[in-house]
Amino acid sequence: MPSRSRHNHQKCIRDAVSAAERICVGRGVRLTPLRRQVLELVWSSHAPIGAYEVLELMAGDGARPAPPTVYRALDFLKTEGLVHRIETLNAFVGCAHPEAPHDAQYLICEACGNAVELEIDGLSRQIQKAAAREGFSVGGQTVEVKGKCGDCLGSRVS
Amino acid sequence: MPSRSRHNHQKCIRDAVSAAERICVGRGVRLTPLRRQVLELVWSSHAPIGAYEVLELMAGDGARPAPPTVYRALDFLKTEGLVHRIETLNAFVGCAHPEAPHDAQYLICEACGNAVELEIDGLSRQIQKAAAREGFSVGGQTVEVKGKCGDCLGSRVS
DNA sequence: AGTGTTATGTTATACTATAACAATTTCGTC
DNA sequence: GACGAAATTGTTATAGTATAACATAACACT
Ligand SMILES: [Zn+2]
Ligand SMILES: [Zn+2]
Ligand SMILES: [Zn+2]
Ligand SMILES: [Zn+2]
Repeated sequence: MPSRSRHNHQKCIRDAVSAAERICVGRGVRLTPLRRQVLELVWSSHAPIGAYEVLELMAGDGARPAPPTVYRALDFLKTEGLVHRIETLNAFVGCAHPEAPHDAQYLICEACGNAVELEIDGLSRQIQKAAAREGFSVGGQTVEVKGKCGDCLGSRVS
Repeated sequence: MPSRSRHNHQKCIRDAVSAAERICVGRGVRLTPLRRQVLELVWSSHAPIGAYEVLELMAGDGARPAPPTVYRALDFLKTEGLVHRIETLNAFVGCAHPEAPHDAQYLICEACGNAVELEIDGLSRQIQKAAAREGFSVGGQTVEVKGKCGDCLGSRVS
């Protein structure tokens, strides 16, 4: 994965929105201008963003929407797997692999705030097996790891 | 692990409080009556309990404390590793292995609300290795699994 | 155009958590 | 036992997160 600090993030946003449009058309659901704007704002950085921060950013346009407006858009995006909610931060972040909805695993940097979505090989399966051993049937998993990212560690291999 | 539905939960609570007292004495920190009461209330079931629910239960005694009172007690208990916070529920639950503070892995039943603390073998290590591969230094992990527990599945092996 | 459905606007409120400062209790020291 | 420092608890106010309930508007389909 490329360093988060030196990629073309405008392209990053455009790609995410393009993918979202394609996905929504394919599913017959509507990525309305409002939902699209919220998605863009969530993607405005790789750091998870709070619902009220999104509100603030929308207020820049003059007319500040009320909380339910942004929460409904976020609910839609989350249901379609276009964003994930970071439970430990009460915040939202764009999904890096939105083609198929999935549980995400996140590395969250406490220094720069960025969150990187992981696919730890076999981890979901392993959790499922351990749960099954307890007679537990798994619905969804939340895996969030806090720490410091490579950029913030100065690119040193710790 | 025994079925959660047919153990002597009064003993369960007493054991947890006894262990907490022992641990706090050993560390030279004070399990005050207030903190002890909050710990008992958190242990009043195996389902995570919200801070304001704890408040309600304390109000039964006549004098209802204000939110900071219970939040401070919960902070103490969490710092000492006597309770864990369940991020996906904004709620707290007693720690099953409080001797040494640790990150917990939880199975949370969406039917009965109970949460069981797991120690999935090697999972922490595996997450740490995957993170290291990304140049990420791990501080803490949150692993919360939602689904249905054995009891609620009718003791069938799904 | 008419109609049911989906999406958005609006107001109010619920739920979760902390800031800031005052009063009290605890504990070691004199 | 009196004193002072430190820790704990009380109190008031407020910040931050999220949803209920109902009104209006846009869309899709005939
Ligand atoms: Zn980017
Ligand atoms: Zn960082
Ligand atoms: Zn029990
Ligand atoms: Zn259950």
